[in-house]
Amino acid sequence: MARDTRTRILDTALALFVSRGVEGVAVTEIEQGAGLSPGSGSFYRHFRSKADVLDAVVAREIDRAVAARVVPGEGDLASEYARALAGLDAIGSLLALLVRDGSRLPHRARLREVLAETGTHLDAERLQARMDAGEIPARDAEAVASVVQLALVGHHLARRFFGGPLGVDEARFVAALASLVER
Amino acid sequence: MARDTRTRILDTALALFVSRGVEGVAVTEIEQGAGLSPGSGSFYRHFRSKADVLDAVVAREIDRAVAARVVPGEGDLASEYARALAGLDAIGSLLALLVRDGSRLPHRARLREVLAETGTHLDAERLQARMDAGEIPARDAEAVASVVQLALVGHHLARRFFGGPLGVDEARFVAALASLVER
DNA sequence: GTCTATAACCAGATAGAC
DNA sequence: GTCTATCTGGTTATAGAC
Repeated sequence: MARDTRTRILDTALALFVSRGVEGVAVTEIEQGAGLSPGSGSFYRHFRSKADVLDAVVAREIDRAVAARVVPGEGDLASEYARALAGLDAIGSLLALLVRDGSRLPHRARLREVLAETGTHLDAERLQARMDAGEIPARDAEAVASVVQLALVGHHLARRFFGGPLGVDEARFVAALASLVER
Repeated sequence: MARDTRTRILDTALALFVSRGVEGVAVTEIEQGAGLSPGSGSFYRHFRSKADVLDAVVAREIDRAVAARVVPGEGDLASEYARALAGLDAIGSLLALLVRDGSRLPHRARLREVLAETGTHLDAERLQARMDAGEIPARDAEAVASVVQLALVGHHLARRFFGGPLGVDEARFVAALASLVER
């Protein structure tokens, strides 16, 4: 238990919020998970309210997402997409929070900004470059990038929700996506 | 107020569950929305509990989703995908319930079945037929169908969450998706 | 900083009159 | 079938001792 109490509260709150939604989690449970006596109210020495800890949790996850941004990197599209899928797993908590508590989440504008940046925009530029170089067929790069991003996010979420791939496994999915873009 | 009370309760509960999540809705509010006196408990003459009404709401939405299944239809891929997107809007409530309350929802197995059927499987067969006929390039039809479905669902959800398209509008998105599959 | 204890409140659910 | 009234239990948040 090397982490200080504040950090343990944040970690516990994140895990509980992700698995059961913000409304479904009691402060008492957060205390218990953080090694404090449940119902003691010790939580309130660190955060003013449940909304306050949610704010801090989301802010921290956004910072992590920014830090973990997948660098475009090299290699073929299939391996790039596989890496992107791994990147989504890395920010899975943030995505889970977002889809679960959507409009009630704090930092919404910043969230949208970060997700849009890490996603579509970066890819659109790289795709455009590949198209200009004649490596892949020329198409509406921004739209293709959006398709790729949403397909990857969709695959990630489907797997997360149903505890497994929804019909097709990761390798086939990534290969098909790359094949679509490349030819 | 021609609908009977039970139906009004179902309608109200659905709307509230979708917008604020099951845990975020009080039975009192459902009563109020259904034209009953809030806090009266009249709700309980129609449903045994909140879980009971959730069960009925989900079952009804599943039936609607099945009834509203988009028939494959004719025309080019772009218009087919545009129709699929409209179909997603039609079952938007069910999708919203699913992403919001995910694993805590009743009828999970049936839900997965219905979504998988309406989605990937149907499309995989049609794609395979088009590939066999040489209309579109031959690829892993199941995986391509999965990509298409998840991209469409992703676009639908992104629009719903952020109140607008996440970067690229519907027409460009659909056109790009069709272009990827066709060539 | 954490504890015990508790206040204040709100939600789910029931009883019984009309 | 809806109402008023109420029970019960859980949740947020605070007070004050240690």
